Amino acid sequence: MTVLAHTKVTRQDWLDAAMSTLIETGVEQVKVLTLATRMGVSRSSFYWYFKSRADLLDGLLAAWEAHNPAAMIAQAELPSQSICEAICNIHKCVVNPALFDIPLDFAVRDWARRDASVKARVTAADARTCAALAAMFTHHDYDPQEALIRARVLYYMQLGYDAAELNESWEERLANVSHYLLAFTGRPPRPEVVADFAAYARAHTGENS
Amino acid sequence: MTVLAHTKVTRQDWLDAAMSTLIETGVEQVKVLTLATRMGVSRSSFYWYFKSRADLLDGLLAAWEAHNPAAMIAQAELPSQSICEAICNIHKCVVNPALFDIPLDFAVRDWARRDASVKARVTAADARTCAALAAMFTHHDYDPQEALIRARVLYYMQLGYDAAELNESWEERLANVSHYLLAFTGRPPRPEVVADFAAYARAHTGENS
DNA sequence: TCGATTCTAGACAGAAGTGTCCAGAGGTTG
DNA sequence: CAACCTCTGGACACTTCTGTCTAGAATCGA
Repeated sequence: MTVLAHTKVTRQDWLDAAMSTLIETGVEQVKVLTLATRMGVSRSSFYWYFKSRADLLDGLLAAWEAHNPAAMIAQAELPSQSICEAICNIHKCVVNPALFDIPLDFAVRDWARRDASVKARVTAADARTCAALAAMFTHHDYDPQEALIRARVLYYMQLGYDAAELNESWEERLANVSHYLLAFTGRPPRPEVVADFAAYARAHTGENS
Repeated sequence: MTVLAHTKVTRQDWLDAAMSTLIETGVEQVKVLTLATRMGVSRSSFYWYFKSRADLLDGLLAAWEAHNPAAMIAQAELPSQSICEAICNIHKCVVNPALFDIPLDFAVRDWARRDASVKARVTAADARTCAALAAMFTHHDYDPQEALIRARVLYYMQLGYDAAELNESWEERLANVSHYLLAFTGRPPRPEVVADFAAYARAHTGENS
């Protein structure tokens, strides 16, 4: 009995439905039956387009790679007259959802936390992105070491990427975050506060609580 | 046959096992059978201590509330001689795992994304924390509006909290992030770059991509 | 129009989770 | 030592997933 009036679905339809489910509720909720009922179609139809659920998930990860990391790297490689313009190009990733899908990024990073193979692909993509950001700073005459620190701080802010994931030592972390704090209190920069932080950083680097 | 030599477990043992599973692999993986085998005990023993799985999860959320938000608020309310010292107190939350459990925070926020009642409790805790941070700034003579912005930017950095969760408008977001960018490029502050950003912010506020 | 190809529905099997029930082991107490 | 309370193991029922198989509807081309 052909009660349902809808036409046939495509492989892309399954991918789209899976993608929005991934973003809204996480990988664990990307279930064949759920997607099928949501699309008003039988569950077994799925297996015509995909070898298995794992096959579908692999497609989602590939779509993420082709979207977010690629976009941020492209923004980093855009020609720019000043470091201000360059950073603003990166800044657009946070501001423009079409350019960079933040909820998707969160969903994928969360997925990576509980799947080692996904984790590896995300880490590799992060390395490529960070390298592109560092290159952006060096092109504007920052020395390589400072460029890398700035790239990482920028990355934290852009993605809300937790420093713990980088497996830094306590000292590295304090140095980096102090770096940020020095900047944070200044608009307009108040010399006495900057000096205050510099003294704090000198006094506390190496201590452990 | 009593092959197993281990003694009885306690309610706290279940909570501890559930907590570390939550942190390592997410809520979805907090399963009664998994915890039981991990503790070398029968699954049905669980139901003597807890009414249901939901009861266990509620205990986990309560433990989070009593730990992380409470700790950051306590840090914010610590007496301080300068804003520098006050921010450094908050800064300790990122640096000292005993004070503030970042992986736990990530796990809970991820959980909140797919459970409305959890989301509500997390949002309420965030509001309390942000209020405490803003009060910290006002105590050091920042005007209320700037104090709130600084509290939120600080919060982004501390928790890697994505701005999207705050449901800001595009303009609010650009204003806040520009605020941050103004600070970011200065160590030591270079007046020409600051001016550059100020001009960019003036020119682009209100535009939409 | 007729046959081949493309896609879907429904039935089936099996794995993994939750929650219930109850016999009984193992301390504790009178 | 006997009764009692506390806790655990194992069996059972039920639900919700994944993946397979097969008949057959729908579509398209010759």
